[in-house]
Amino acid sequence: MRNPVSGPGRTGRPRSAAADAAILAATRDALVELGWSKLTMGDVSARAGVAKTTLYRRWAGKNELVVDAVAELFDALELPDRGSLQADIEYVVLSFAELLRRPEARTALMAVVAESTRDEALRDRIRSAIVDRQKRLVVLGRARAQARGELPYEEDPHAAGHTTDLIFDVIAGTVVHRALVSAEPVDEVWAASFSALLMHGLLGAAGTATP
Amino acid sequence: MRNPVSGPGRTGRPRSAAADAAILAATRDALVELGWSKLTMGDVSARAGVAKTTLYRRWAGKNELVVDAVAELFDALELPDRGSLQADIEYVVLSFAELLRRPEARTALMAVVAESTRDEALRDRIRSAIVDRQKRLVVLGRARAQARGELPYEEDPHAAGHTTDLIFDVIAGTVVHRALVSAEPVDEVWAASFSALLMHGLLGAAGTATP
Amino acid sequence: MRNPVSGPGRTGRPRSAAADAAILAATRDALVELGWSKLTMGDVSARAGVAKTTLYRRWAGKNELVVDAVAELFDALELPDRGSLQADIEYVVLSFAELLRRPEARTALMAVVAESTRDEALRDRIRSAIVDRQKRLVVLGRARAQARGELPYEEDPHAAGHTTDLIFDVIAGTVVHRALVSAEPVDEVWAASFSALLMHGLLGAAGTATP
Amino acid sequence: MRNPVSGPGRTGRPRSAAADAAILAATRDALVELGWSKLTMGDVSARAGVAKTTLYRRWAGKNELVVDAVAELFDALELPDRGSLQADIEYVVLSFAELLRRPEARTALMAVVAESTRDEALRDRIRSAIVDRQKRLVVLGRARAQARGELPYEEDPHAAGHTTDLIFDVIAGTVVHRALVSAEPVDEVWAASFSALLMHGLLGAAGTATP
DNA sequence: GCATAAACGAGACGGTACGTCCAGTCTTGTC
DNA sequence: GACAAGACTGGACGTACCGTCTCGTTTATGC
Repeated sequence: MRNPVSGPGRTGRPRSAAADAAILAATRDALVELGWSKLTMGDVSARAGVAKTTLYRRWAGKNELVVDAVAELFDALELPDRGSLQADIEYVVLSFAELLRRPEARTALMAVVAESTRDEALRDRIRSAIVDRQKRLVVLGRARAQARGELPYEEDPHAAGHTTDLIFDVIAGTVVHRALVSAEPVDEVWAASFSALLMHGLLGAAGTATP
Repeated sequence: MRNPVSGPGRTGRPRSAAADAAILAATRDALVELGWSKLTMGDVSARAGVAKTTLYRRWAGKNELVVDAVAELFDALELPDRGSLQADIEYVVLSFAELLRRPEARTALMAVVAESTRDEALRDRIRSAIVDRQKRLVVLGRARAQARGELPYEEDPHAAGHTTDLIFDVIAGTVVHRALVSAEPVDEVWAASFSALLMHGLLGAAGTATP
Repeated sequence: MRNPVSGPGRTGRPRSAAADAAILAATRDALVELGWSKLTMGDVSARAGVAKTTLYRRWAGKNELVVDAVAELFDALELPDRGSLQADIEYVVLSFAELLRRPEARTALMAVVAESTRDEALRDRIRSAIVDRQKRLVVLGRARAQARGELPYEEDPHAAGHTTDLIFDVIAGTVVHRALVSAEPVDEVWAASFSALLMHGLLGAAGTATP
Repeated sequence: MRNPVSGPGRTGRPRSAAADAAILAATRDALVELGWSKLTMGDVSARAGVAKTTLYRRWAGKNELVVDAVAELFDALELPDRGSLQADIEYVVLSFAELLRRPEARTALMAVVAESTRDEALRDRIRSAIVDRQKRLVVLGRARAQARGELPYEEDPHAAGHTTDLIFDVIAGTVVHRALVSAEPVDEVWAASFSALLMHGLLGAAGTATP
């Protein structure tokens, strides 16, 4: 997950596994209470009952720590079969919005993205720890819709990847924008409007040639 | 724009108008060079040839200053008539993406949004200075499409507002997510795919009843 | 007293005389409440109901202002004839100590003396406004004692000046040191001890040849 | 000397002893060059090659730092046996005057005394670090004079203390006043006059009953 | 069982920026 | 031209964190 000093026959005192969990939990607590910009490494170490040195031994800085602390929140997203493509879309939209209602998630997500605009390594970390892992939801939803006959099969795997990416950007981007920028509620009514729009878009676009 | 010390009987030396422009320009320069997190008030004041106190007399802090400095960049967005709804959408998508390629815009936008998750006043400021002002593009595009007969007229002004908001969130959110989170290029090909999706969504959704 | 823009045919609005008194009184008040180091020009101007510009038009800075504000306190010292040299000494010692009990006098005196160690002009100002004016007390006391026959007449006016200076330094220095440095009370008992010492010193030294 | 974080179970990195010396030396240098009022904590820290926080970790402020920096100058005062009481007095007067010729001593001493008029803790610090330590000179000089038979022995230790305090105030106060307030030279001639006065005062007063 | 060696807590360290305060000057409009 | 008001530059303040360092202490393993 981080930088375990690899090597087989390690000697010396091993790193405390409990410390890791305590630190990540403390980081989430601090995010809730203080938000990104007021969160300090010293405060996290104090909450976790751990020396500051221990933090820096495991994470390079605030950004990396927060990405790890928040990433697993996103893994809780699931996609049960609601019987139709539109219902599945509505479900994922509402689930994601609920996640973004958690202060630690909303503040951390935008902050690390902001930092990542100037930090290549951080961008990769975010992508591998958060973004790419949630594309599974789109892949799963499409597969189900195709199995149901709601969407046509895509032969070309390259084009399929592009479509997945597009859908993911549309859903994730729109929900984030609605929730955090426009600061309007993401409720059932809105989710229905949005998923109707997206549904028609997918069906219509599928009929046309997409390069 | 900021906090003009209201009151009719003005007295004392008036605030320098030149200082305002110098400060905002210096802020944008510093954002380009340093990014959000490394930008400091002291550095901005030095670049602007202005005392730090002058900054604090006019803006409450870094967040407010940056919102104002960046807001006017967004005002440069325009929507010339490209002849069709799809062409108009593609144009605005590419224009917006080009704006997000500017370092000061990309880093500042996400950072202030991140801060705004814990700061009501900042959220309002962002909304009034940036978000609401750009909705004009959606309103204009829809009106043109309706004039061309590409989209039906919406009777209910309430529903019309909701649709405008939805379209705005979809376009802005998706482009931002593609550009900053997925970190993939927003080029003509992608813009064509996305606008096709959106076009079909709009047309299809227009045929159905939207509550 | 300060720097009156001399010249006969002055034009324009004349300086307010009331402002002067208000400023000096405000300065003394501020000294009592805040002490030397916390006293600010802005605060004085506000207390006096006067613009800061007006202060700077009349005094060069904090030091000069405070010297003027405090100097007149010292003019209140008097030396009524108590019938004997020792009684006169005791009286002046106690009077001076009482003056030093006033916060504005004690803090201001030492502070301006401290500043004057690096400022020739300030030293002169202190000397002319405070120190030299109080030597009158020593001169008067000696004259009375000589008239009473308690002290011999000094022929050489040069030597007489030196003796006056010495007595002045001994009395003023010792009282200040007792009151402000040793921070012990200057009461009747101590005044009696000190004046006895000084009396014997004067009588004994008068018998010997003083160069 | 300062605030050693007491407690037996010391932990953490110990404070650098070298830093202490460097800071005090830098403080004296800065006093010489800039004087009290222009001396800044930031400047001292820069001269000492030390972070500003290190200063504040050890001293509460400028006043406390300067007292400590100057106190040890006074410890250099000595009182070799010159053979007679008068010679000893002259020696100590001239030594003290020489010390007061050092810019760091003259400016710092008066400034901290001025500040101490509003700060109980600072007054105590000055007393323990400077004043009381130099009373040793008076005690020593009297003991020698008593051994020589120049002064009578004082039975009552209480009265002896009072006499010591009085002599100390007279010597220190008079020399300071001559040097810093009257701003006249303290040379051999003046020292002879003053010590003659004091000698006769001591001898004469000893013959009388002092309450 | 005892040395080795890394991890650990504590906290001092050199830095950097903060946001505030004050000095002293300048620019208005009013008296 | 003096004045009240208040914005201006400039610089120090004392605080808060950063990320590093240096201690003494603890805890695994491997000889």
